[in-house]
Amino acid sequence: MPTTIRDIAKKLNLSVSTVSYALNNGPRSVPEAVKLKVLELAKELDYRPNRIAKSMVTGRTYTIGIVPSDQFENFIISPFILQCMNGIINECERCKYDVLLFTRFGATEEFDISNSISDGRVDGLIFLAPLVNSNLIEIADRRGIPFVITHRSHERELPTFTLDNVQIVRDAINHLVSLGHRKIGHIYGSLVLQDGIERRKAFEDLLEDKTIISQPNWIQPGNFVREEGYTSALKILSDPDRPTALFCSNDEMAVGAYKAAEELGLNIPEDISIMGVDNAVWSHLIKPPLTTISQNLHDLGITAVTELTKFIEKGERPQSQHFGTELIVRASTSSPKEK
Amino acid sequence: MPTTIRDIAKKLNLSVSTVSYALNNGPRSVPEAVKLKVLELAKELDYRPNRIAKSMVTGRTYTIGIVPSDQFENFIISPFILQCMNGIINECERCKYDVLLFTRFGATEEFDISNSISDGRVDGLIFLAPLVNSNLIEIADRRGIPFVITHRSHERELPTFTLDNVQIVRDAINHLVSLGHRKIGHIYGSLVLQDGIERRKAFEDLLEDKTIISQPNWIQPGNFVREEGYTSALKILSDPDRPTALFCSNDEMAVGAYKAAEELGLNIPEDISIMGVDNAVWSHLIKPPLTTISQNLHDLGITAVTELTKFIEKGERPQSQHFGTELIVRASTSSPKEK
DNA sequence: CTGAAAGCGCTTACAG
DNA sequence: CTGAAAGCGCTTACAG
Repeated sequence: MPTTIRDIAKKLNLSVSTVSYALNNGPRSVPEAVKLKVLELAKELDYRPNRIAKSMVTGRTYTIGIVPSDQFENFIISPFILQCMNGIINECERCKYDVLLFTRFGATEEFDISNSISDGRVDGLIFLAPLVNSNLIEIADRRGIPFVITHRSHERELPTFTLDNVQIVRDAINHLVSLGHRKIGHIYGSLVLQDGIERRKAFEDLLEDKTIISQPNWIQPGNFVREEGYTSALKILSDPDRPTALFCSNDEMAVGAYKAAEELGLNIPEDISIMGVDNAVWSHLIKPPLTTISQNLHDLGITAVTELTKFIEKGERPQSQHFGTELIVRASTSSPKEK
Repeated sequence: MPTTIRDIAKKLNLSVSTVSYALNNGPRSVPEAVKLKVLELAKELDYRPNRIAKSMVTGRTYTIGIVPSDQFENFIISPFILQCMNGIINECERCKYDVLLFTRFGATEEFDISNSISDGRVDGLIFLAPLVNSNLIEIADRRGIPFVITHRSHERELPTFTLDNVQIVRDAINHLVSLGHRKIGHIYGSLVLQDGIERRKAFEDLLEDKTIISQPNWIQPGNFVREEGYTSALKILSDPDRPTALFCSNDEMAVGAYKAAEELGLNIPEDISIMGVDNAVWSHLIKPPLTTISQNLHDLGITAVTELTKFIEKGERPQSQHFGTELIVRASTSSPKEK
């Protein structure tokens, strides 16, 4: 059995309160001599405070909980989650919070999940790109648990940290149009994620402006994953009347499209311009380097933590924030051969 | 205030024990009618069990703690940590454990860190590639906390999950030698990490066999990061008498070497063959696709969790394991122009 | 100034 | 069968 505060008190003929105050260096003052004796014995007995017990009484855990968006399988590998997580972790490090990653999302009933995220183990939650139909947020809200949301907005005034997807699509398409493209295809991301929905909608809205031309067959799903990007690109690009450019909702799918183009004997960008979104760490390494949109997810992660902890510690209402993006032009896009 | 078990007991004129047994569906049996009433009221009052309180009495948390190797900054982004983490998380999901990521490694004193990892919040620890000079392991061991170690062996019989670095280097160099290379350079990884040390030593041991030839200037540090791989490759490759092949201790540094080669106007693999280790998710995408060694870190992560939880739950001693690797030949290596 | 005691929300041995 | 009580290891209001 590990040493407790009582063990120390007993051996030193002190009260547990004195020992507690000595170990915590306050808030009640303890004579220096007594304090020294306590610290010495604590060290000798290898005493370490039980944080669970402390949390039990203080109600604080100094832990931030991360609620993943979906079934958990491979979620952390996703480059976009990753960049966000990196910001979150770095900022938690700075704010002296640990990070609890909730698992058990695949198997359990929603009832269990909702209990898991509100069972006292964390001071606050980050909903990391929650599904649009997830009602965990409402539950957390109703229960009064501090939380913030990334990559999803909300009809009510909840704290959300999002990208401007309309801007992203506009920047991408403007870039392609400025190169002379009019026939543009789109591989869209998962439609249970707001980014997937909004980017597709923004793309379709541009069709109404007649800025660009597309066809039903040129707009295909890709679920944000490489393999499906490949399959869909294959469909789009084998069309005899194919687009001259392909806008993919993320870099993973764009890479899948690279493979499809290669198999069909199409050169990038001469035969087909390809764009992604994310500015993945490898996007400048591939051949040709990928034109993409950088999202600054690292800052988004940092801000999510900053705002959440400010709320936890000072009760200041988190300010929702829209994060800017940046077009990064590389060699995967150029003017089309024929206009 | 959230509803507690006492609230329910009071309203229903029952004892807390009955309510507890009803909610937990055992171990003591409770009449069906009573159980139903309890569950109904629990739902009505939005009761959810306080896990902190439960842990306090049971001593279990169903949480695995991850101890990162170093200062935390950007640690999760490292592709090798990432693959490992992915296995860990997937397996925790399966075993119904949550994952606590300890932060606060940069700033705090070692005393605090060692307390943090042994303060009751986790059932067991995974030391993820600990520094060779870290004594956190000894502390955890002395305190009787269940743990396993990855990417580091130990003089005593502690549970470790490691790669066969001698095999890795031998496979890599054999591959290069079989292509006809004799003059081989090496960019080694961080020497506070066992993988960095062992791979460098294995490389130097091969020099004694006279299988290959190297020179002091051809062996440079890279700290496992891209930028330093670039700098060191620049040094090695600007040598008029330069090697014909470069073995880098990981893919990140190899990519750095790509950049150096490009700047020096050297073609890969015609002028310089380059190899990495890791089989990073992007390693087949770059141009030319990188010849590398795949480590199956996902399985390593899974096994670490499996063995740890087996120990926690059944007291079965974790079995140390050495993980095999696989040479993946791609286009970044070929026969040297001149022998 | 410092000790005895209550209490955080549970589980579970102990009584009846 | 079920309730009253102890206890997990702390913090902190309450007494003296």
